[in-house]
Amino acid sequence: MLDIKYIIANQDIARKKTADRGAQFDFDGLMALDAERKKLQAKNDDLKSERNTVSKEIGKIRKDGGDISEIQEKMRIAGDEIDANDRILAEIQAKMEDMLLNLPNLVKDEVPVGKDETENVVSKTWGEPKKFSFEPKAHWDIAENLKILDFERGTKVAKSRFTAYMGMGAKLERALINFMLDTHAQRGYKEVLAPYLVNADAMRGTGQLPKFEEELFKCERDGLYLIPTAEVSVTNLYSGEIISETELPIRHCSYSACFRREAGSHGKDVRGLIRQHQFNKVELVKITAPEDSEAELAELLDSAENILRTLELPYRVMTLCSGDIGFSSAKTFDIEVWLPSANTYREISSCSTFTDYQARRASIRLRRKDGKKVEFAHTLNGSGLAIGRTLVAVLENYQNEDGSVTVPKALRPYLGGLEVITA
RNA sequence: GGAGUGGUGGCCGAGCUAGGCCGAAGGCGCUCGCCUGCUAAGCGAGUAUACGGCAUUAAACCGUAUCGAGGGUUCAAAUCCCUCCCACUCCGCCA
Repeated sequence: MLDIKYIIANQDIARKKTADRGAQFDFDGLMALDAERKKLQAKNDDLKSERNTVSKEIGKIRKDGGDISEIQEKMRIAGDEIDANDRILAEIQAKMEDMLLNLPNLVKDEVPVGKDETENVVSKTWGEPKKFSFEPKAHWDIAENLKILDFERGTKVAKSRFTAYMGMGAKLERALINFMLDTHAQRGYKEVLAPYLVNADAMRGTGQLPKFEEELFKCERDGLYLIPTAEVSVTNLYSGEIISETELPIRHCSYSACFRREAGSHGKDVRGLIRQHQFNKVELVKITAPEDSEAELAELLDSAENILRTLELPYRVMTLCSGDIGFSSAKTFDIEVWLPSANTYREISSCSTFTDYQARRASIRLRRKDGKKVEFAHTLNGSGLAIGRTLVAVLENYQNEDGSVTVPKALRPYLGGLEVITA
């Protein structure tokens, strides 16, 4: 959520940056509502003040045995007016709230302007795509030959886009999770394991609601949602809190299963592990003082890249343009890993700073050392990494001609020293 | 799921069946100052947030709101009534 005061003071910027995203918003309407709100509140506060004063007098007069009927009646009428005004105020505020919740974050100045993903910018490339002496197979073929992923049975017990990991598939997935958590922990990220089901407040806090309800699995009778990313539960652990400046930055790494309805992606990536309704992910989440968020984003990105470098998987980093960046984000880097079978890079991580956008929604604040000033913190998060897609990348990049898959050196300690996965 | 108890400021905890003098006693913690040959103790002061008035910012000041949330009664509610949410205890069930 953006600060209404900021919007009013910086209308031109807000309008331009919202347009850069390709988003529509009725700024005039919002500001008119705010002006109306201010006027009415000032008026009503005066009425309330009057009532409070008179009410105290009534108490005194009555104690002295004086007559209060006339003044009482006057206050009753004033009370009706106050109630009526309060109702109008509540309506205006609800309308403003609704508008603000649907207004995306402002992208940072350095974010390239562009209309969609075709205008994202490659900002870094690491490693060389491996040359194969044979035709590299797609991960679903590799996995089925090795009997480590069972797509049909996964579908049988749930529906399409659900997969069962079998034997070494399950072990490899678990090895990746542990490897990533351990690696991040060494860099100062504190591990957390948080709820997979969260309430609507949490979803609103990080920006999934109200706008992206169709993307979420919902447990209707309990009013709970399955998290699409650990970002939701971990960030909201601090909602409503005022954190001491000395405790920042907070850095967390968190494993979770993630659940996404993938509404509107019919027919896209229907085969294999790339786009699942349920997938595993290790997420990095940070809460920082505003002045530190930029440096922390760079560090976050490097932590995510570090996983791929350690696994020796070729990747590139994309700076998302204004038209492709996420709703709550102010700046996002996507990391894309090389997939030989597709002969292209595929997204495996998304690292963002949300500036104070989520913090304002979730009310995450910090108190400065001087003890007086309270302000909104900055939140950041990034995948470090998506486990399923990492498994895909490992299978494809480390595949051998005989159908076996070499285990990346960094993962061997997590698989009892195993060097090759064979059928 | 059944029965019961309870939700007050960073924490603990008064006040809630006599509704006004309660944004709320007291204690702890914390901050600043004083004092003390160290540590501890002692003394003094301060210690919520949001919105509005505020003129261009900030401070100060004033007003309003907030005692789990929402609604109601009343001139006036932490205090009375209703609904909901949450926590804890016991029973049942269960990894």
